[in-house]
Amino acid sequence: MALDHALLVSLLEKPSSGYELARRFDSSIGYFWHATHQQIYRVLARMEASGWISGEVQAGETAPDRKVFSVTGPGREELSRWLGQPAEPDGVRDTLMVKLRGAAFDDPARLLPEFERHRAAHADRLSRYRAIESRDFAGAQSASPAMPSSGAQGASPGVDGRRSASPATQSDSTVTLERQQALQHLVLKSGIRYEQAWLEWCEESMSLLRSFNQSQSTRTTP
Amino acid sequence: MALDHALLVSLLEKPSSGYELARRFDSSIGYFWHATHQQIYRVLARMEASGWISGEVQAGETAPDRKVFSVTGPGREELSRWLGQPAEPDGVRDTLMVKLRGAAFDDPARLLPEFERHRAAHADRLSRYRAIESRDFAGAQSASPAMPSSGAQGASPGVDGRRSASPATQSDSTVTLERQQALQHLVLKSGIRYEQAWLEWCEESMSLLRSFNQSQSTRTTP
DNA sequence: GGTTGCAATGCAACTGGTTGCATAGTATCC
DNA sequence: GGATACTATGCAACCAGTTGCATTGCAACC
Repeated sequence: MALDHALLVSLLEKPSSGYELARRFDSSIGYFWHATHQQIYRVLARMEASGWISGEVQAGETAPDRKVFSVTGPGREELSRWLGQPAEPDGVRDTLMVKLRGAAFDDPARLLPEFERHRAAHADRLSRYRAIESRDFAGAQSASPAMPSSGAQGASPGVDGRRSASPATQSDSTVTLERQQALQHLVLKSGIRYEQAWLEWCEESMSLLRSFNQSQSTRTTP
Repeated sequence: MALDHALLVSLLEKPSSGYELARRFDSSIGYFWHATHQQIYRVLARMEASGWISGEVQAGETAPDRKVFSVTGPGREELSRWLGQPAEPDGVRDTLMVKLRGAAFDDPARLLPEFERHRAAHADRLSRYRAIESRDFAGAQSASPAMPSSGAQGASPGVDGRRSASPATQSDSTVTLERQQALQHLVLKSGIRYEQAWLEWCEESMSLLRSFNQSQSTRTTP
C-alpha cells in the first residue's frame, strides 16, 4: 500500500500530528492522494509499531495534547526501498465515464446538471492550483492557454509549498530545498495539466449532451 | 459503489458471462474502471440476488458451461436512479506523485527507470486508444498535436466499440446506436486527452530528473 | 452559564477490493 | 498420452477504506 509511504513523505516534509496530516490531506498532498483521519490514525499507529516513525506527545497548555510524529532511520530506509521498487501505473477511475456510457440507455441530457457540478469542482481545483503556483513557484509558471476558467478564486488553504520543509533539523541535509521545491512543482504541474485536459473535455461533452437535449428528447423513464 | 453500475452498463451494452465481463474490464471499460474476476463474480451474485440481473446457464457443448447475465427491469430502474443522483468528483490517485515528492529525500535520479516504464505503459495505452478510435469512430478523430509517441502500435484487443451493442434484442429500442456511439466516443476521447497530458508531463519530469543526475548525484543510500 | 464549535484522538463495525487457492473441462502441442 | 494452457467459475481469508459514534478540552458566542 502507498498510504503508508505518502504519510512518510509528508512527515519528512514536516513532522506533524495525525490531525495535522488529515488536514494536509484535504489540500496539498490530498489533491492526488486522499485519506480520512481514521485511516491516518490507524496507519500512524501501525507505522509507529514497526518503528518507521516515532511519536512524541506534546502537552498543550492552551490547546489539547497532540502526538507529533517524525520519521526514524528505519522509516527512511523503508521509503528508499519503496522508491526503488517498480510499481504498476495506477488506473484511472472516473464514475462520470460509467455514467456517460450508461446514459445511452436513459436520457443523456439528465446528466447535464451533474456535469455542471463537476465542471465547477474541477475549475475550482484548477484555480487553486494556479494560486499556489503563483504564490510558491513564481517565476516559473505553467503556460496557460486560452481557457474559459469560470469564477472561484477562493484563497488557497494551508498548502505546504515553499515554507513547509523543516529547516535543517533533519540529521543529514543533502536535501537541498531547491530540489524539493522543483519536485513539488512538478507534482503541481501534473495537477494543472490534468484539470485543464479535464475541463476541455467537459466542455466538449456538455455540448454533445445539450445537442441531444434539443433533438430527440424521448424517454423520461423506462 | 459504482462497480455494480459499471457492470449494469456493461451488461446493457451486451449480455455476458462473468468471465467475459472480466476480460472486457481488461480492455474497454477497464481503461477507466478496473476490477478482478473475483470481484465481478461476487457483485454479479449480489445483483442477481437483488433482482437487477438474471442469469441463464448455457450448457456448452464444445466449451465449459457459462452463465450469461442480462439486465432486468428493476436493474434498469436502478441504473436510471443512480444516473440521476449527484456524486462527488473522484479524486486522482497516482503513486508516482508520492514517489516524486519522496524522491526529494533520496536520490531523485533513481526514479528514472520507473518513469521510463510508466511512459511506455501510457504511450501504449494512448496508441491503443487511437487505434480503437480510427477503427470504430473513423471520420471524427481527435486532433493529434505533434507528439513523440514512441512505437507500440499493437493490435487493439476486443474492445466493444461499434460492433458491440445487441442489435435490437432489448425490448424497448429508443436506444439509438448513434447516441450510444457518440457517448462511447466521448469516453474514449477523455482517455486520449488524459494520456496525452500525462505523457507531456512525463517528458517534462524526466528532463528534470536527468538534470539532477548530471549535477549533484550525492547520496546513494542514507 | 449553557450552547455551539473546533482541535484532537480514537474504537467498532462494515463494505469494497485483493490474494491465494481449488476445480473441471476443452484444446493443443510434441 | 502426458504436459501445458486457456475458458469458466467459485470459496475463504485477508487488508484497505468508509461510516458512525464517543470523548476531552478549550474558546467564543449571546
